[in-house]
Formats: sequence, C-alpha cells, structure tokens
Amino acid sequence: MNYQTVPFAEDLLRARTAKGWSQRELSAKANVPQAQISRIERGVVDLRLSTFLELARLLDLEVALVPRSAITAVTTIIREAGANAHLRTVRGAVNTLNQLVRVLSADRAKESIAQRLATLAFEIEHLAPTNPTHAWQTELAEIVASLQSEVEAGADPSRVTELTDYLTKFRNQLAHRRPDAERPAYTLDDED
Amino acid sequence: MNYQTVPFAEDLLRARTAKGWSQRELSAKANVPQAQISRIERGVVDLRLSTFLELARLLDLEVALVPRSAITAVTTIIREAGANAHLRTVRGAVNTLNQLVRVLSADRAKESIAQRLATLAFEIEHLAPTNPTHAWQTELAEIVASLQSEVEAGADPSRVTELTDYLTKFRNQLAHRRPDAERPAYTLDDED
DNA sequence: TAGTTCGATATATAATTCGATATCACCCCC
DNA sequence: GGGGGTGATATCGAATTATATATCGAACTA
Repeated sequence: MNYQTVPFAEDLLRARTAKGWSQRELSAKANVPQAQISRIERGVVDLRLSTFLELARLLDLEVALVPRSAITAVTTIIREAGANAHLRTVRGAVNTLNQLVRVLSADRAKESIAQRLATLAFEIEHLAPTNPTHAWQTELAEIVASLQSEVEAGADPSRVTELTDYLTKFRNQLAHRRPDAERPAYTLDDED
Repeated sequence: MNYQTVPFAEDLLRARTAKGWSQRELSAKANVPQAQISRIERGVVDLRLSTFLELARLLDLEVALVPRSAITAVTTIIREAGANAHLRTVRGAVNTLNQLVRVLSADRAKESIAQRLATLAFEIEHLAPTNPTHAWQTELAEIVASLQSEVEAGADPSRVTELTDYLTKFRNQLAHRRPDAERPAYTLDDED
C-alpha cells in the first residue's frame, strides 16, 4: 500500500529466505496466515506495527528507532554484521571440514573419502561468497555438524559416504543457484 | 493493544516532547489527527507501519531492522548519540553565551547585562543535565542564536535586555520542570 | 505420472484502526 | 474571571486488516 513500507517488506523476505524458512513455516511460528505473509512480503498491505515487530522478532531482527544523526554509524554496523555472519558461518564450516579431513586421513581406509571432503571444503569456501543472501548457511552448518558427530562416533564408512554425497549435492546446488550466471571453471556433475 | 508496541510509543512521545512539539503540532505535520497521536502515544492502538514510519521520520528518527547479533553495538551508538546531542546543544549554547559575555564586557555600558548573562550561562550549564529528555534544547538554541545575532548587529540595549529576560524565564522553567524534585541551592525568582 | 511443497490468489466475515469532531479538565497568563 | 493552549477521551462511519479456507500453477521428487 504505502511505498515507505516496501523496503521493510523486502528486509523481512530476505531474512526469511536467509533462514531457509517457507512462508508456511514462518506462518506457523508467527500465528500469521501464510496468505498474509505473502501479501506483506509483496508490499501490498500496510501491516500493523505489532505484526511487523512479531515477524521481525522471529527472524532474529530487532526494530530500532535510530536518531538521524546516528544512522550512518548504525547502517555500517548492520552491514558488517551481515557480512560477518555470512563469512563466519562459511569459515567455521570449512575449518571443521578440514579438521575432519585430518582425522580421516589418519585411517588409510578412509583416505579417499578424506580427499573428497578436502576438495569439497575448498570448493565451498570459494563458491560461497557468490551467494551471500541465501538460505544455505544453516543447511551447510547442519550437514557439517552431522558429519562431525558421525566422525567423532567412530565414522561408520557407509554413513560418512552418505553424508559426503549429501554435501556434494549441496555444493552443486550452491553452484547452480548462483545469482550471476557465470559458472566456475571446474565442471559439475549435475543431476538435472 | 499489543504490549510489544508500547516501548515504541514511548520513544515517539519522547522524541516529540524533546522537539518541544505539541500533539497538535505533530498532528499537522504528519496528517494524523491529534486524537490518534494521543492514542498512539498511550499505546492503546496498534498503529499501521506506514503511520509509524511517517511519525518517526518527522521526528528525525529512522526505523532500522537490526540483526540480533548487532543490537548491543547499535544500542550503544544510539545511547551515545542521544547523550552527545544533548551535551552538544548545552555546551554549544553555553560557549556562545560566554563568547557574547566577553564582547559585551568590552562596553562599560553593557557590563551589568554581561554579568547577568554570565550567571545565566553558568546556571544553565549546571541545570541542564538534570533535564535530559525534555524539550528545551531547541528553545535554548533559538534564544542564544537570537541573542548572538542581536549582539553582532550592534546590541541594541533594550532588545538585549528583553532577550536576557527571556533567557532568565527560560532558566526558571528549566529549574521548575526538573523531574526529580530537589531544587538547586540558589533561589529562584519564580513567577507563579 | 502422481504427490508434495511453495508462493500467489480469491473469497467472506469479524475485528480494529483511522479520521473527524466534539467535549472535558488542566494549566498558565492576561 | 476569561481566553488560549495542551492532552485525554468519546463517538461515529469509513477504510483496512486479520483470519479462515480454498484454490491455483509452478517446480521439484519419488
């Protein structure tokens, strides 16, 4: 309705997709119908403040009234926080992966899977920054966490292979969904 | 209606009174009826986002969606910006006043008024911090600016006296409206 | 191919805000 | 005492949202 609200609607949409939530997922958490979320994100309704606050809260965002004299400083902080969060997630995941590679390399029987994981870690690290606004951070963190707990529990080969396959698929999706179209130099074993 | 909105209603109220605006004044600027402003500030309505944004904008506030990871940094900035704005105004006004005192002291005929202004500057400087949230900053700045331009224009004695009387009245109001009740040590020539 | 998920869309109803207006109490000042 | 300014309140109709429900097409998947 009101053009002033559109940027905030876009912020909510960005935050939701960054979490990897569907409209129905957010709908259930917020007690707001999915249809209403759809309209809010498209900026066709002038939603009430309480709805705005509730959605923001669920998306780990806080609404702040910033004095005009402080907005430059605040926007700088927000921008850096977003960038850092993105880089922190990727860096943490890659570090964990490399750590697992070292552990697995110690066992000759798991050397090949360790090599696969090392390659994946490298590729994901260099592929990630091209997709800064999207959902995959949590998914990446979850996969790596599963892998880590599996390795710590003894690293059942079939399970580790399964998770590595999953991580490969994830890497392919990451490459495939790149917003700007150019592909990386190395080939991808696409499955679609 | 919704308890979440109450803090923001209070922020708007604070910002409005800090500007020295009445509800009707803000109402006229925002194209929102005074009754609605009253309901908003009392937190009895769940106002629409567009209304919230418009009011905030008019009060020199920007609405920002802050990632939870950044809120401590942002609140620090906001708090310091508010405190600095307050202190800047007072310090600037006091400095200007003392500067005017020096100019006026050079003229023997204006020595007594210079002495009055010096006392006022001292009192306002030490009275101001007890009233951090209220309207008078702009009023103080306006009075001092008038005084300055008058002095620069030649300092017509009757006009300077008039403005000094106004400043005295302002100082008394400032003392009178102190939120915590204790009065300063020096006596006040109250007029009520 | 059939089934699922996702987002967009279309209703209809109930609840609530919004805007306009008027009134009241309070305070300060002439 | 009267007059002006301020804020709170009430009432009324109009506008808009919230809600529930159902549906639709597109994309993906088994």
